[in-house]
Amino acid sequence: MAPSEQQPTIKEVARLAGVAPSSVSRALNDHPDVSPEMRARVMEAAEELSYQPDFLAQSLRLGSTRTIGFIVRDISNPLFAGIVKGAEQELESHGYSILLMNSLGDPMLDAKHIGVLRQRRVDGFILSLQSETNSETLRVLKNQSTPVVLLDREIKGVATDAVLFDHSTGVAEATSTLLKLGHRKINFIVGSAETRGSRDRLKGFQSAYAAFGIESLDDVVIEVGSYSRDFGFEATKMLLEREDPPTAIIAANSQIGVGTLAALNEHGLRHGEDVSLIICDDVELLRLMDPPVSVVARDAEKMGTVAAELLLARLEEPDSPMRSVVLPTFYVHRGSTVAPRSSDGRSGKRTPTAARAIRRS
Amino acid sequence: MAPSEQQPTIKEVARLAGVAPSSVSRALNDHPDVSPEMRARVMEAAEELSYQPDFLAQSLRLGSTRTIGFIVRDISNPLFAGIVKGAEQELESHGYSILLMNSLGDPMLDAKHIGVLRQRRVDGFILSLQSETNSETLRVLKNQSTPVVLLDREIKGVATDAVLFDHSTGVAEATSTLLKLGHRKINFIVGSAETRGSRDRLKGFQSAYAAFGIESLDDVVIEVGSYSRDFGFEATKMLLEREDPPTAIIAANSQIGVGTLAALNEHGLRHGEDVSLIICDDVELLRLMDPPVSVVARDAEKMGTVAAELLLARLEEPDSPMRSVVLPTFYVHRGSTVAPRSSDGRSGKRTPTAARAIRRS
DNA sequence: CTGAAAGCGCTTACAG
DNA sequence: CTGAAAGCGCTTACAG
Repeated sequence: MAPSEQQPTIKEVARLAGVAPSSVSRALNDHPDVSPEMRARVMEAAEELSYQPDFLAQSLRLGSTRTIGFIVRDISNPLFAGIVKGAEQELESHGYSILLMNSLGDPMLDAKHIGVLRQRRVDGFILSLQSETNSETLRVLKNQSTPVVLLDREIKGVATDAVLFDHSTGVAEATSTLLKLGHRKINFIVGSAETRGSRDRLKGFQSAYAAFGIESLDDVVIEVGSYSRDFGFEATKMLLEREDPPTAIIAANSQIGVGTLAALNEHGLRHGEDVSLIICDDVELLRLMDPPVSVVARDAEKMGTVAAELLLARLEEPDSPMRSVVLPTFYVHRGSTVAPRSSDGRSGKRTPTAARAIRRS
Repeated sequence: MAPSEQQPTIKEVARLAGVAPSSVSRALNDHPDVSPEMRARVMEAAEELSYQPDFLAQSLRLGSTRTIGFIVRDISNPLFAGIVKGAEQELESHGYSILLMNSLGDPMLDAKHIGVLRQRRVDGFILSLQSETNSETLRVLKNQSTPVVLLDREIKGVATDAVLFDHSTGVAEATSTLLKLGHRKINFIVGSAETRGSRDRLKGFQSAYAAFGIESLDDVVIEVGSYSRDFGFEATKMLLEREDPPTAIIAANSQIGVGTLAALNEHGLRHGEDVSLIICDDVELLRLMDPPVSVVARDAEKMGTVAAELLLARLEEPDSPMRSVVLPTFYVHRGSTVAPRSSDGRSGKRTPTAARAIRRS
């Protein structure tokens, strides 16, 4: 069979079956008032032409595209890839498809992309926004009534469903583990504190300190511009060159963590030996490093699945109360978390000679 | 401003401007025969209502959705995430959006998803298919005339544009490096040989052997069911338990490679010490392992960009000759590639006691 | 240069 | 139960 030049339309099916287009539509859409004979004739003709209704025309007529706009910061980040995968599976099983766009670290692109997707008449949005405060994004979000599920973001003034991670608990576990091991010079490298994830992680970090009776956290939290490898790298280098370098580092996500590992490497230091290390987000390779890297784990796909469920429920019942689902995070202890060199809790005062030598070479 | 209940339509703009809808359309679409006054009045009214034409209605009318169907095997695989990212950026800058679907290792889903996307009237496809031979996929592909760009696949009987990786060269470099170092027991763990990627990698592997004057490759190539971590893990375990275990392993992609690392780990063996290791596909963490893992690198985003360019060109000129673009791969030498334990080329005959002990504990 | 009409491919009240 | 008509929101020949 040669490729058909054109997709057959409902008219052609109607002509072949010898009935009206409206009857074809009713028969195919299981309308109750259709005689068995009509149904049979239509089915046969539709089969014969392998007719598929034009989704576009249906969308225009029905006012629903069964399409969800999904904006992520960067699909090449495994976290977002996992979320998208989870959401796609759930949505697909309900006849919805995903239009995917990347905002690539530019908050202005969030607003722009929302506009593009709105023009494409998506039925809903799942948004992993860059910023919670960008005024342009807020304006665009407020000026539209399409359902939105926010991922790990809370935006005041915009009522939406949301899926959030409980970063706090996992980071608190991680931090208190380090404190119990005797670490007193822990640095926490976090992305921009503008976002919920950062704030929540900080909360966990601070609560662990508070539970330990330590209140002041000067110079302990290192806020870098964004959750990127390069910022993690630079921040770590800066920390290692301090008079009083950390005995432990917590990296607030895997990009930063990779940067931290690279910086340790460059300084000739070993994680889990010279410096304890905990990275937020699990990646199998972290488990295979020597020693394996402790992590604060979370389930990305689950976030996607839940987001899709919330959105589907919202499309069913637009006026039901908004919901926020909080997913857990948990600390996974591995070999990179050890007692500091001198277990009295003060800095091990290790000689940086080896590191220097390597860096000079 | 409260969220508008409805998007304004062209009729409302026409009413506000006091002109006909057709004039609004012409003014907004830069039709030449529009008076300056008309243009101004329309622009003002459109601005006032912040009118955006309904993309759906335009699509139906114009017969083009400016939407590309993108099917990947698994978006959570960083390789595909990178490809999608590259393609999305290129397409977006030309006003196209991506409908993304995952086939999740099920070749039947490829065919089904192509159908779904066709019904959604995508203007073109970028396909990272599961199988080159699945009859259902082939049937669906042949029965449609929408432009397709295939990623790293060659399907006989279906004329399409394609972007391919030259896996062969990179693997040949890797293999001959191992051979030159004295390895004679190299195992190559590859996914299903049904796909071009596997065939091309094998070609490189064999050509390196041939250049070395070795022809017979019995028991050297290990074909596993698919490019998955678990298959890599099982295959490696099996190899390590052979009478005559390999002194070097090449893993045909990063999933398999992770499985290989995990299996080495379980056997208490170290890569780059007990067994040389080269993994096809680069991931930054591989560079940070101890020792860093050698890889055969390729540029995923580039594949996406090129695929988008080919597709856009095809949409411009449907009848131009089909093109295949081949992207390079190259071997990156790192610490995991070393001479075998006994450098005469025969197996180091290491005692597996340590490994056994660990596995029993 | 402008407007009224037709039509993209559907679905659904509305008659009968 | 079935068909003719209207309409979703656009664009584009076609008149004028």
